[in-house]
Amino acid sequence: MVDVATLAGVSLKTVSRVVNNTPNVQPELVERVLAAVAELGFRRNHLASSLRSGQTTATIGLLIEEIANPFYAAIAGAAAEVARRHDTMLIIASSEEDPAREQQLLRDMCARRVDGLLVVPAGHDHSFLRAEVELGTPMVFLDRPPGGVLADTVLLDNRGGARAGVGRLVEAGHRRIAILLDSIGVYTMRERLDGAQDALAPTGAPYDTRLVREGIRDPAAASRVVAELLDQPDPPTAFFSMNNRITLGVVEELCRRGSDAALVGFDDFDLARLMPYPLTVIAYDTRELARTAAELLFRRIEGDRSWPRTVVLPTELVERGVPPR
Amino acid sequence: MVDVATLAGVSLKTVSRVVNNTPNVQPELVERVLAAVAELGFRRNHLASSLRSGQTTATIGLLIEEIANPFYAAIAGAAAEVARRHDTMLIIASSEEDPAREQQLLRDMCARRVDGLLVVPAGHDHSFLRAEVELGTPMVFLDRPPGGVLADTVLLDNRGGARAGVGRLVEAGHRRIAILLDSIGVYTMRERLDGAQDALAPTGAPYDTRLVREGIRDPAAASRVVAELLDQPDPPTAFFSMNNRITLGVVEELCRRGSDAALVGFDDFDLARLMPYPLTVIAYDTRELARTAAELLFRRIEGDRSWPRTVVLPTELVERGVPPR
DNA sequence: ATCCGACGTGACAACGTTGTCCGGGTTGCA
DNA sequence: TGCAACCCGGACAACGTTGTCACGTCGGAT
Repeated sequence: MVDVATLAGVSLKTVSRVVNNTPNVQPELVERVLAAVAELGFRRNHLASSLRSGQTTATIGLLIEEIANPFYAAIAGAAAEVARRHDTMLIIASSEEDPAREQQLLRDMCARRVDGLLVVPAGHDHSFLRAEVELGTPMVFLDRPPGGVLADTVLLDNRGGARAGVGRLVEAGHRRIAILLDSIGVYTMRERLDGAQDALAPTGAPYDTRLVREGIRDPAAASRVVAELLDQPDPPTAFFSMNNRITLGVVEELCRRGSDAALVGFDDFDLARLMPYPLTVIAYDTRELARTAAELLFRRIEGDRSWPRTVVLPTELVERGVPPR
Repeated sequence: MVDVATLAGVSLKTVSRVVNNTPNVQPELVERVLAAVAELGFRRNHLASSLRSGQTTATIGLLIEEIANPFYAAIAGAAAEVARRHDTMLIIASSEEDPAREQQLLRDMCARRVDGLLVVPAGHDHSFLRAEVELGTPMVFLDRPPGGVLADTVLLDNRGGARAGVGRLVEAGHRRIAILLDSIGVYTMRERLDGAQDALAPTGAPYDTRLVREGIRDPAAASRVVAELLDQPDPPTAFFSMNNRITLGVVEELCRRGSDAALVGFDDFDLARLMPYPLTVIAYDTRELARTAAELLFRRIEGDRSWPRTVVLPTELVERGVPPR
């Protein structure tokens, strides 16, 4: 910048003014400065700028589980879009479900003085962020609530969705409904399980724990569990799958056996329409989830100091799957 | 930091040393400083640190088309993994295929003094980056080559893959092969088209431009084009789809009609195995693409000044699709 | 006993930018 | 012609950190 000033024959400050489009600079000087900038290939140092002027780095952080997962990719996409509208860059980091890593990444982002944080929590204790929150770093949690810190939160109606989905099975007369889930350790799974029980309770059917299977991590595992359940005496007549990975495995096994069990799965997915088996999915607008959170975040960044709020977004039942040829 | 120093009764510099784990500080002082840090909730300002020490910001930039697209999400995931191994944060920005936006984003990232840039080019002229490259910002282009600037590039063997895929159709005796593509303006599409022609040339079959359809942006459009082609007199007996969005639409329409046309598609996709129609896909390792590029980038960041190289990764033909029940 | 080197600590300046303030010049009006 | 108001440009300090250097102390070797 000194070089630019020298070359243009003006002071440092004038260059700064030109670079920042400050009004009240002689047009002729502006031109000279711009010429010098072009000639020297000058590029403003955003770090120094943020450091000096304090406050804004025009950067927000997004912490998710894993960027390659379509759910989080959709979140990242929507967040990026909102960030872009606010001329803000997005730092994305993946916690890989590791609370220690989550903490380290969030601390690092704070050290970089991001203007705000969008967090899909992995751990259950976020009290280490309390100092940051009090220090004024805006923060919005999405998909799962934070632990030990009061902040804006945007959630899906997991319980209501599960209740509606299983409710439909119950209405259709099913009583032996198998429930397949990943890990009970995750907030969303617990909510969905509660929703399923809400729907089953009024039927008076005993809550059969043998029909609830946990720890299903991938489609292959889901297929195995389905096979096992169907080979039991008195097999289930319907399946409730708690996420789309599990749904895939269930579809595969039901197809293979030519079964006619009913299937309801949480999470819609791109190719659900093309599945060779009829199923009902509990769908929601992932982008809307992230958009809501990001817009809330920017409202905070722009100075909104009102009491933290929690927003719950609705889910919807959708028929998927094409009949086989 | 001054406050920490005061509270600990040491100099500013000693605090800096402790914070940076510099050896040769009395254990007792270290303890006093750490206590003060904890009490005051001190967090080092990464901006100031990078500014002062110059060189490294521990941040790299990734420019892609659109983060929500699974292809780019896979790239982002692999890049994030490599970045993480190097304790580096990742700024991700989407160009939305807009060259102007691409330029603005890349400039902005440079202004933030990222340590390096990973770019899936949208535009065709990147000469505006030449100054940056000469100034020493490492840069690796992936999936498509840059224009007007010499830099490391990691590509897929688009041409070879298309040649092999269409070759298989030719071997199976097909002569009327429809070719469906998105935009001829994109490098990868041109390469794939060249590959298809490579395979068709030896058959002596006339290259029938009526069988080549461009401008297919989504599955629905692909379905329409397939319908149109099949309704012609002397319809194609095989289809070559140049990306997975198009493949989806083709599958859907072929299923609907109970057609038995052969299908080869570029790009594998998650649920290809479950497609209710037999197809061959031209697959490649997207994560390997990004991993290679990112590792190349870090080698540059760590000081490798050798001549820019271009790496081409292989593709593979894979049978997909389940037979219908 | 003396010197040398290693080690631990601190004072100071600098990274590149912008906020503050002041001064010089111009304009308009009495 | 004088004065006030205004506008533009520049000098200077500061943002929070770290590199450089110099100083003091201590242990060991000569």
